[in-house]
Amino acid sequence: MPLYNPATVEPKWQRFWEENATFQTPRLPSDSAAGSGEKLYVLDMFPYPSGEGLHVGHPEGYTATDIFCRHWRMRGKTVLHPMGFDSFGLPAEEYAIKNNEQPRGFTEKNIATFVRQLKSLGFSYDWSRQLATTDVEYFRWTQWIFLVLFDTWFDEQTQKGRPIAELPIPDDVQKQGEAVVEAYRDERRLAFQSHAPVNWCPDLGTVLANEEVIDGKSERGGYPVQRIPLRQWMLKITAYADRLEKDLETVDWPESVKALQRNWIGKSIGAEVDFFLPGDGGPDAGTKAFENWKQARKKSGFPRKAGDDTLRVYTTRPDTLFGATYMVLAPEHPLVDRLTTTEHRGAVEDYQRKAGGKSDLERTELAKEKTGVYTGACAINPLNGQRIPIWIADYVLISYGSGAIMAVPAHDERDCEFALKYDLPIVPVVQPPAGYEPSEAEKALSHDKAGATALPYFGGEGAAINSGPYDGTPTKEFKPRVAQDLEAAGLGRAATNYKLRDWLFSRQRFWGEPFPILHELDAKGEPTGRVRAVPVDQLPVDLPHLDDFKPHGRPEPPLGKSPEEWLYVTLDGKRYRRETNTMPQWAGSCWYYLRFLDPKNDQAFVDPEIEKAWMPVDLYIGGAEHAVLHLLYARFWHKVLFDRGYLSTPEPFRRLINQGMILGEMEFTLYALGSAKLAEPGTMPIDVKRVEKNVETGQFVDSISGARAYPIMLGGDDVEKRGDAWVWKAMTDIRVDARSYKMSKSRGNVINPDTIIRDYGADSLRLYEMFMGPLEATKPWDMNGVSGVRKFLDRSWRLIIDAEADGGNADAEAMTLHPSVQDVEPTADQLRILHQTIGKVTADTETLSFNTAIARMMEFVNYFTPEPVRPKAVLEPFVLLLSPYAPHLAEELWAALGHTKTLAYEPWPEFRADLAAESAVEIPVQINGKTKTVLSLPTDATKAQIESAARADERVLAALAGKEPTKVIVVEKGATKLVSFVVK
RNA sequence: GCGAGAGUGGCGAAAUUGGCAGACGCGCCAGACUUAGGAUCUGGUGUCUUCGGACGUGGGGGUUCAAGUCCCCCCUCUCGCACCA
Repeated sequence: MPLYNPATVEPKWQRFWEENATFQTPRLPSDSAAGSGEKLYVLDMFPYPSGEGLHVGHPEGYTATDIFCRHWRMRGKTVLHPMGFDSFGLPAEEYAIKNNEQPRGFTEKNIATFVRQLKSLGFSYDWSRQLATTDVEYFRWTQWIFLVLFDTWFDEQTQKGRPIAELPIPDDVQKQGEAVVEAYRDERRLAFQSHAPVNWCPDLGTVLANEEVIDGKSERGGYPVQRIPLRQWMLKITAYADRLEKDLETVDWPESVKALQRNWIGKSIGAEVDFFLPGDGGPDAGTKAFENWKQARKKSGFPRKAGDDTLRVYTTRPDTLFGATYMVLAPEHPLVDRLTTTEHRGAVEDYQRKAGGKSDLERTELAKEKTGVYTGACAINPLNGQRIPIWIADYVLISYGSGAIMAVPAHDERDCEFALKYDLPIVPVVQPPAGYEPSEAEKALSHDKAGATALPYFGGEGAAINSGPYDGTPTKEFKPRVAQDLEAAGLGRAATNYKLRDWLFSRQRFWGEPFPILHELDAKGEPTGRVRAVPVDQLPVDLPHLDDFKPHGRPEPPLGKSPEEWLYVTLDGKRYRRETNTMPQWAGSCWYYLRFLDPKNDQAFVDPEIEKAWMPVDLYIGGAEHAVLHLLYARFWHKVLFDRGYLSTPEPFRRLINQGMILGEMEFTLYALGSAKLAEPGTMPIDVKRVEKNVETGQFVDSISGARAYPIMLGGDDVEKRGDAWVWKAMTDIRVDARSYKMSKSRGNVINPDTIIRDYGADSLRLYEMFMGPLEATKPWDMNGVSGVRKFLDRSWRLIIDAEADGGNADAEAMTLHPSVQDVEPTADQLRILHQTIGKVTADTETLSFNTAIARMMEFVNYFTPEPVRPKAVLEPFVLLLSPYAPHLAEELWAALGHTKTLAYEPWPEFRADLAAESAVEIPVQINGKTKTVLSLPTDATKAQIESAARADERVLAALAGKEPTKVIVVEKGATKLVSFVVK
């Protein structure tokens, strides 16, 4: 029997869409010939074009956005739906090195493969807007945006990025001459150079951002990472921490992603406090000096920078200040050297060496056991004048706060562990509330000293004790009060801190955007330390051709080996050497959604009129793996461009959805007798029911239901041979574990979309991925499910096409309609089914509940298949409903029904509630909460009619047994009706 | 430990505001057609049952005429973060 044949139908329509530029979007929404002109910008996270090609995870999100776009196009919106490629990055470079090729060639080949695969799925992208971050004309503007960052400083007063030319220069800086002024400016740019220690990864030959280092290893490849000092470009994302945190409230994103970003930004509210450093003038001299210092502070107030005689700490618990019994500095803290007494110098330097040599991984692994050494120095608590010792320990991080803490062992778990280990005093300053039960963490820490009764550590809130004038103050009041008092005395102030660090933006690799930055050289060709931007009219700075761009394990970038004519530049009579670092892969993806608006513009990164008309992105769909990095970086750049007046919206992505991961097919393992594993991966189907049945009979068990199945491997002491069959000796416990795993080459469970398209067609792949379950859920692949949706498509086809005649031919003119398809008025029942389907599919498509929309269309086909007459007036709207989901099949059926134009812009079928309404309604009757019967009454029955009909029902009469109900409830909520009797 | 999310048939999953739990699909069972095929069509399929019905949404309580849905306690799983003072 000839069947619907996607292998000919699908390419035909893909060609049609391409040749007719069906999905080309006008420059502005208002330019749209048809429709309301209302804009809709729907964006997919563009892929990295890897050598492996598309995997089945890609089409999941892409199909979802495509359905959404096709749906809204039919409803009159002007839809922008572009696609591009995030094509810079390590894998292409690694591949090129290994195969002695150029990364550009490999990248272009991969992009071509991706384009072919994406087109074979029938996505309605406007391909004329295709871009790749590696296009010179694209990264020209990436470089331009970098220069905007370079030209911007963050004004704390207005919380806005402003041009560097508007940076106020303090008089004392001005006085020191142009070089100092320039350094002052350079420090404040959003793109600035730093010499701080960075994450150097020798195996990758590059430094990595903090975000790219997981447990002390590189996120990509899992190579070890060391901390070394190196000149690097940084982006001052920390300046925007507060706005990046606050504006999360304004976007419609998954709570989990917002939580992730909040956690990453890590805002904490507390106070900065200065502890006095008395030096080594002896206890009395210290006390005297402390009093003088306090006097001076009272006059001067809290200084912006801590002086030589103070140790500044950050704390979220200023209310525990009276319980500070020692101080801890990070081993790298600049004060350590000066504070350490001769007596302790050896031990301290020893400890510093060990801590410095430790990778972050080691520091994390050894986290359980705290270590530290005493410096011999002490500090004076500004509130109670107490002298407390200063230690160094690597549980204090140099990169957070001021790199120093006051330790309050009684109320901080880490400090308590440390204090217990080194026998430091523990002074409780917070009284737990009455009836308080200690937590597990609190119980875990205890004194092993004799006579100790109370637990040493309490992490909660309560009332102040041992806190002098503050005794009795509840924690909540204490915090703001002490911050205020400290500020009045010039000893501290309220402060906010962030976990977020500045973004390390340079990489020592070849395959990335060159920085548009020049380093000035002196007469001898040595760098003067001054930098300048490449003039905008000289952009782009293209990559030079290099035969050898291998990293060499040293932190000098490969671009350092560039030809002299690239590397050295003369400008305004001065000699410069180009910056040889390149930008990280994130750079290109930070703004691609803007370039899609105006991809061919060679005057600006985007025309302001166009930007204003299309932004923000209305729907952005992609994987959860970008929840922090890409989405935070992009938001940061967007805000800078917004501040500088280039953009009209403060946030780029109004609504975000993460599609769930698609796992490999379910794998089954059979266990017996509690623990013995009997099954190993294989091929034989196994049926659970049969397993259970056979447990009773003691028979050999052969199958489990499911997609991928295993033979039973018999062996060990649990089985024996009886006659020809193996049986278990004792069958007391049989258990089947079904699990699915991430698709991976090593597990051999990767599904290739090309194969699915070949065997089932693109529409089947699209439909299956949408039918699997909710878009955001993680779900396992099931090959039987694919053939299930294919069957639905075949049934839809046969609903309209006469499969007995010459259907299946890709030529629409040759197709014969099914004899049941007639140009007649539909019956009321048929219209009702149609309009119920329209209503459900429309609502579900709007909310991206594609699985239930498809289910409803299946019901439609199930209803109409046995109908002897199928009116065209019902089938045509159905084809339109189906078209966003299975566009190839729908176009083909549309043509078969006699239409000559694409259905892509046909008006979406109109839902009519009156036609969808049922004439009769099923009304359950409950007695004491149990459903006893179901009445079928006209929809317009009144409450009184419903009640009397219920009372008259035989089964109700029987259940009531002559008793009068104590309560009667007749529910009427929309279409839902119900009668509930209560009988005593 | 902290944060987010989730537990419903043999499996993937449905179930506006509390209102007939299990739509739709897979798998399975039976049948029809048949130049036996992984095609198509029809019927059945939560569990138990003494065939009246009883039970059933991770477990235990509660609110309600009515709970997968609301409240309290607990368990399990997934993902993320993790010495951030």
